[in-house]
Amino acid sequence: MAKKVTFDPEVLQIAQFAKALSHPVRVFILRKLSTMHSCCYSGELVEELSIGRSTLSQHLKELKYAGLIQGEIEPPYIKYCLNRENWKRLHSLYSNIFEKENTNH
Amino acid sequence: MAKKVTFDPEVLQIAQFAKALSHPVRVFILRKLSTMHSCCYSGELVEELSIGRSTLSQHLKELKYAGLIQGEIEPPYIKYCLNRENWKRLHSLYSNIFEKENTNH
DNA sequence: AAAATATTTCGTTATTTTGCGAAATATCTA
DNA sequence: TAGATATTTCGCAAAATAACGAAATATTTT
Repeated sequence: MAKKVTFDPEVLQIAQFAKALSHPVRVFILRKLSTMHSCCYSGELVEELSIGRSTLSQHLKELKYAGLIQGEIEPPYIKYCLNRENWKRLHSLYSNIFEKENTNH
Repeated sequence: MAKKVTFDPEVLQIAQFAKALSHPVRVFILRKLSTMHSCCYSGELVEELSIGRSTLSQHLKELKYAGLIQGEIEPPYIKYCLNRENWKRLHSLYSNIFEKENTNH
């Protein structure tokens, strides 16, 4: 059988973050959290997006899984905030991609 | 029926580019093209990645569709190069996300 | 304890993505 | 023209993603 490629962990991490950003709902949420609002509630998002609650919950779960947000229980709500540490990591990974660019042409 | 959200075109564009970057093979290709090698051939990539030719072809097609690469016929090869214009656009979209960041906390 | 509120999990369905081999296409070489 | 080379398209199967409503969970209020 053919040798399996093992990708550079950085490549895998970039792909994972990109997957988290590959749906408009999730981009919307991250943009909202990274700008004026550093945190928000699921209920707010449901209204803004007019999307099913369970659907939104699924998107939040994926963002949590990717490490880009985290939820704090604040009864009766769950407050979702950006995970600043991983957000920086994402920023730095993308910066590297673009800064390494070859401009000889 | 519920009102459909129409996303900001910027949000849609970010999600589309992110989708192109959401698979390790495609990240690998784009990193390769954006750094030392500005162009490469399908055959080279097949060897480096040990992936089926048709599978690679599919990944190249997606990168082309997202506008991130373009192929020039250079018989008997097809030379794939980064689409610098859209690459810059991607860079600028991502820069915006991070620069708008709120640091009050 | 029962009702109300906020959110998640479950079960299901439809669509998209990933991956491969076989066949097709296109070009160069003998 | 026949053979060799490089790549894509087609057809298919398996897995992942997206979306929803119903039911479950957890907490607060009455």
